[in-house]
Amino acid sequence: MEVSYRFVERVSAYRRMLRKLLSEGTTRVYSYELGALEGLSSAQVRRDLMTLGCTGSPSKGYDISAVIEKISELLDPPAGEGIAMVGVGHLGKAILAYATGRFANLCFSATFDSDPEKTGKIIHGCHCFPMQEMEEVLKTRPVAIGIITVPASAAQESAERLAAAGVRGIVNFAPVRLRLPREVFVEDVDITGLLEKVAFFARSRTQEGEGWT
Amino acid sequence: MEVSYRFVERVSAYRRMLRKLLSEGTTRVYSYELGALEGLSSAQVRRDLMTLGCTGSPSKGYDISAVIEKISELLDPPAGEGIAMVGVGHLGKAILAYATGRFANLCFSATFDSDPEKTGKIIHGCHCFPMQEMEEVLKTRPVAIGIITVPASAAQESAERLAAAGVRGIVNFAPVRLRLPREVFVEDVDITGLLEKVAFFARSRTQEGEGWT
DNA sequence: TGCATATTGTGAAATGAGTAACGCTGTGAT
DNA sequence: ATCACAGCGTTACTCATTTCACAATATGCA
Repeated sequence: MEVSYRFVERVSAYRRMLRKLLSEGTTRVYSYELGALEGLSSAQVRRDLMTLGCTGSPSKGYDISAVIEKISELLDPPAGEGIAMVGVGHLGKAILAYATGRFANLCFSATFDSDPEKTGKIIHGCHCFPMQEMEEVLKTRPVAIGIITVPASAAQESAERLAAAGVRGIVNFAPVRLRLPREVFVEDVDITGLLEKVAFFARSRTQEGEGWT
Repeated sequence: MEVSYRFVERVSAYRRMLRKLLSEGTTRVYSYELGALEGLSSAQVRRDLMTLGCTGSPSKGYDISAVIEKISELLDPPAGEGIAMVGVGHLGKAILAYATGRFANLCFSATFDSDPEKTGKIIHGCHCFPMQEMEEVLKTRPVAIGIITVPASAAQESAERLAAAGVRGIVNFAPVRLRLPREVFVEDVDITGLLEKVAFFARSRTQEGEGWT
């Protein structure tokens, strides 16, 4: 299916919210309810659910479990895939601690660091290898996704080595824009830029009209 | 000026790149050069620079310093603004370490944590206060921006207390969607969702045509 | 049973972001 | 001095995404 980036983003958020609702005992939702929770219009929600192939009923809404099922069919890898984390500083540890075990068919299979204090140890349940063994390790533990949390100066090289080892998607937290072959999907996360944006819009919003989201 | 979110994002990225070029001794760029570096069309770059009020010259391009100056006028707060960080775990420390001192007129003025092991100390140059003193502290150290890196269960409450204390922009790393009055600009960063998206597009791209970005 | 009502499903319109295209301008070569 | 040309500034257009609007439909109640 050819779907847009924003669509995947929303759908992932739907699933998180729907799981929460389900855990609280709710079994059905209306499009306008989910829309209000996500800050979207009901039409947007209906259209997305339609794209997913979900079908609701007037006066009962959508069955939450069924929607979660459809989203999982779309988002979750059909078979197990590995994640490699390059750089196990504070940020890397934070992500490991938070994300470990949260995905279906997607788990951390190796971490890499250049610091001998860290290598050879198990960090948050995942073995940490020295940087120079990356190619070797990735032969026996193939990974689909790489997460880069090394300093800017080491990011491009790390990315190229991951790509050469067969990684097809990279989340980059280092403050540089990675240059990689097009078949590798790269998501650059610029935390500095994030703060600049929020500071800007916080200011521009200060003088605007009040109200609630 | 009424500008779009994407515009601010691009402009922030331009500045980062232009500063790097400047530090390497380059003083002028063509729109197509900057575009290639950022993965954008030259038309997009020219249009953005036009919006910023920059003017270039055919056969010499744009003066990098002048563009940086214009971007800074737009993005940087006109006077000093404070940032508060709520939650000083791995993620909080990572952001503090990386972002401290990188902004013009924007600096960390307080951090908060509920762990008595951390409170009372100076972390990455910034004082850490106990959570319950937030209101009191923010009276003497007014802040414009808040960063939330607490667990999901504490995020909404933290956000409301920040908002009540006058914060006008929040970056939320906790995996919940914050519900706040509209005058507070909220940017939710969902790291789980990020990984799901990258995993999805990595898969969908695997069978596509090759080529370079 | 049949009506009233609230919500779904979806074509059509509106919005908005990005691209193409082209006249204009300044530079360097002849 | 004139010409050729490469890139800027800007307008018009294209295309994707979102919203509008309404017929279709399922439920509850009289």
